[in-house]
Amino acid sequence: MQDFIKATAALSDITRLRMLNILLIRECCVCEVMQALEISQTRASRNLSILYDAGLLSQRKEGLWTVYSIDRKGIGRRDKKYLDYIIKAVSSALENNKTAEADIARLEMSKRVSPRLLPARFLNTSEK
Amino acid sequence: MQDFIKATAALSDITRLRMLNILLIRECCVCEVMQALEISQTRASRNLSILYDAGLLSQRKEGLWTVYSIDRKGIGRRDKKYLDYIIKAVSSALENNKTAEADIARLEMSKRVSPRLLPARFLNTSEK
DNA sequence: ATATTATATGCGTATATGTGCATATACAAT
DNA sequence: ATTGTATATGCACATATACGCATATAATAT
Repeated sequence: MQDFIKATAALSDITRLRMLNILLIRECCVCEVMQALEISQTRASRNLSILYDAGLLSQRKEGLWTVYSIDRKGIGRRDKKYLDYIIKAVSSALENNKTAEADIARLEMSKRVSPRLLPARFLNTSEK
Repeated sequence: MQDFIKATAALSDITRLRMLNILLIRECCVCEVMQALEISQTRASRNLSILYDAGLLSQRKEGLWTVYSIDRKGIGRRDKKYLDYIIKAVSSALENNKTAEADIARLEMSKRVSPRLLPARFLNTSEK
């Protein structure tokens, strides 16, 4: 039950939903998530690891980059069937959402570039 | 998206999950929930209304009682398809859970009696 | 009208959560 | 070894959440 609570708590945040939204398209490193969502490095890193701890993402190191992706294997586990329903719920909830669509549009242009080269606007995007 | 966040936030609490668990068996008034979960009146009332506000429960007045039940109609709405997945996830997550089973056992004996007649133990059950 | 009763709610408090800033860490290149 | 770079994390702070206590509210009965 605590696992389920951890998973639903991870879902109840707009930043993390937006992250799942783009990760459903393709895997991303932290700096690509920053670009797609226009958020700070701290915010990207912290929220990705919350999703990871909740069992929704898998993580791998690739040189300097940490690449996150939807954990399809973990989600398929028979003892965590709820994860599959949860991902379906997320997809369903994000359909036709403006923010989610804009994130995906920016995702297309996101590359593995240095966070330090990103425009200043990424560094302070505390929109509600 | 905010609706979805409200729903998942409502799910990320053990008291409310336990409530959904018993309400999946049958509708309950507030004092029956108190008995089944062994929690205080304030806690029962507050958390039931959080689930209601999140669109998961329906509510009706029956004399002095407020009766809550899973909102099957709302959950079936086409523009809130995620609610259906969410309920499936909850059911799945609660399978074979000891606490959930004990709550259901107590639910069998729960009746619409005055909260004031309930044993003192209901008044302070802040177990973590 | 008054009293009784099931539920709701204002308030205070303790704890949890999300964020930015500054810095640490881990891997790479020279 | 030293430097550079992508990511992680300690800390401080603001806001949100969960709870109990006391009391308010709304429906009922006398």
